[in-house]
Formats: sequence, structure tokens, C-alpha cells
Amino acid sequence: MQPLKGRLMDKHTTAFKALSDKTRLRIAYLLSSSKTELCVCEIVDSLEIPQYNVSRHLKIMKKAGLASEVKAGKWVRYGIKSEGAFRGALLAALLALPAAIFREELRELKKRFSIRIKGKCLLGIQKKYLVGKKDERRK
Amino acid sequence: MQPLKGRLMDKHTTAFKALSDKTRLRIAYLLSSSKTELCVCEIVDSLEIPQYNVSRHLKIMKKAGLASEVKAGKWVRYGIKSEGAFRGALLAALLALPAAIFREELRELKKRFSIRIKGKCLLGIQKKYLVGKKDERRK
DNA sequence: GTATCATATGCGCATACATGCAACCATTAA
DNA sequence: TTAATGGTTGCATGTATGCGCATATGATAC
Repeated sequence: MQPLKGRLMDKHTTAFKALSDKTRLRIAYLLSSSKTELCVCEIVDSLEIPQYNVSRHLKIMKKAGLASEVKAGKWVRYGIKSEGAFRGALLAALLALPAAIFREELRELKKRFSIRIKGKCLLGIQKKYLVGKKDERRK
Repeated sequence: MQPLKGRLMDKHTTAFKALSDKTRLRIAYLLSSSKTELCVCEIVDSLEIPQYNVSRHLKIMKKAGLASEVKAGKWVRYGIKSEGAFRGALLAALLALPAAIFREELRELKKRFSIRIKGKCLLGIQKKYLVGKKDERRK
């Protein structure tokens, strides 16, 4: 009705919208089931999604207040934001989904974790066909 | 990745999607803060949204498993579905939103309730310009 | 400096979605 | 049976959204 009210409402639909996409749901699930923050390349390798898309979806989640960003040199790590009753319940809903749906994602992430050095990701994208370059799948 | 998995995932993004629209968020809030089911016309009058749109959004919410439908003669009443951990948390998130956002909606609903007869809605849409007919606003 | 690597973003396209309008269905009242 | 009423649905349209591609940014390595 009123412009201000409209804006307030949109602010909150945004959070639901952030989880209303399959790719973002998978990313959010990885982030919220991991104890440490994840860098972009780890998400790319775990979900097998082009890097530019992971980047984009993370940006949307960040804007929605669901993801946090920490830059460290070339690397950018993302975490899940869960403070507050609203976000807490929202993530509770996410984690209440049948775990079987995300089994493969979690397994790939676990594999990817084994490449970490001293708990840090230092290697970059392993599945090279997912980087933002021209098709290298044929090589 | 696999078709089956895709379908499973979509099923759950649908629930978030159902709350990711401003109009549906308002409808869901009314339904979940009301102890009784609401008939379409009560929602129409409370939110001042064309009746055909309320109908459509309710259909979407129903498909998402968030709303229940009870037909009674000409009237159709809708309620919120909250069973299960997932839907429970989802609605907890909804109700964790700052109540101030929905103040007017709740006030209008309360007004609308006063027209009920023996706890039932028997009068139909009061704000006639919201029905699905040609413009009667000028009358 | 240049090259390389991790990440981000602008563009164009195809699809999905919310809306207004008109018509339609289903039930009750006359 | 006909009219009126509560509710639903098809169609056209404008807008939002996700994607692939190419390119850009920004930091490190050489």
C-alpha cells in the first residue's frame, strides 16, 4: 500500500526468495552444514556449477542477509548468517529438509575438504570445466 | 543432477517460493495468525487485493503444501498447514517477522471478523471494487 | 612490468511469474 | 429456470530471473 511499507515487505520476501532457487538452496545447505566458511571454488567443485553462477547466487544471498563474506587475498570465503529469530527459523527450515536430498553435495564437499591445507583452501577450482572460460571440456 | 533429485529439490524450493512474494506473504501471515480458517472474501477485504488474485495466490500456496482448502457451499475457507519440522520452521520464520509490518492487515482482518455470524463468514466481499468484474469504482 | 589465478560482472536471451481483464464454474436464492 | 453470488481460470502483457558467454577486477607470482 504505502511505499515505505512496500519496501519493508520486500526486504523480507527477499530472504525467502534467496532460498527459492534450487542452486541457492544447495549452496545454503552446504554453507549451513559446514562449521567453517567455504570459499567459492569449494562450492563450485562440490556442486559442479559454473563459477560465475556460484558467484552470482552468493551475491544474491548476501544481499538477502543470509550469507557473509570474508576476503582473504585472492580468496573469498562465504558463511551463513543465522542471527536473529527470523533467520534462525529460516535456516532451521532449511536444515529440516530431508538430508538425503543433499547427500551427494555433502559427500563432494567432504572430498573437497581433504584438499585443504591447515584448514584453508589454497588450491582453486579442481574441475576446470567449471571456470568462466571457453569450453575446455574437450581437452 | 539426476531428474528425480531435481524434482525432489524443486518440491522444496516451491515452499520457499510460496513465501517469496509480497502478496502471498501477507496472505500467509493472515492465515497463520488467525485461529480459524479464512474465506477468500475475508482475505480480499483485509488486504484490498482483487479477488481473482487472492484466489490465484491461494492456489499456489496450496500447491506448495502451505495452505489447506475447505469448501462449504459457495464459500471456500483456507487455513495454514504447519505440520512437520520443515513447515513448522518455515512458519516460525514468517511469524518471527516484525509484527509492525502486518499491523494494518491484522487490523482490517479484525474489523472483517466483526461481520461474521456465529463465527462464519456469510456476507461476501464488502469492498465491491475488488471483485472480478468490470470497474465499479466509479459508482 | 607481465602472467596467472580466484572471483566478479555486463550483455543477450529464454523462461518464469504477477497482473488486469474477461469469461467461466458452482451453489444458492427467487 | 433464471438470476445472483462466491470463487476460479484462460489469455495477453510487462517485468523479473537464471543462464551462458565473454570480459573485467584484484591480488599474487614470476
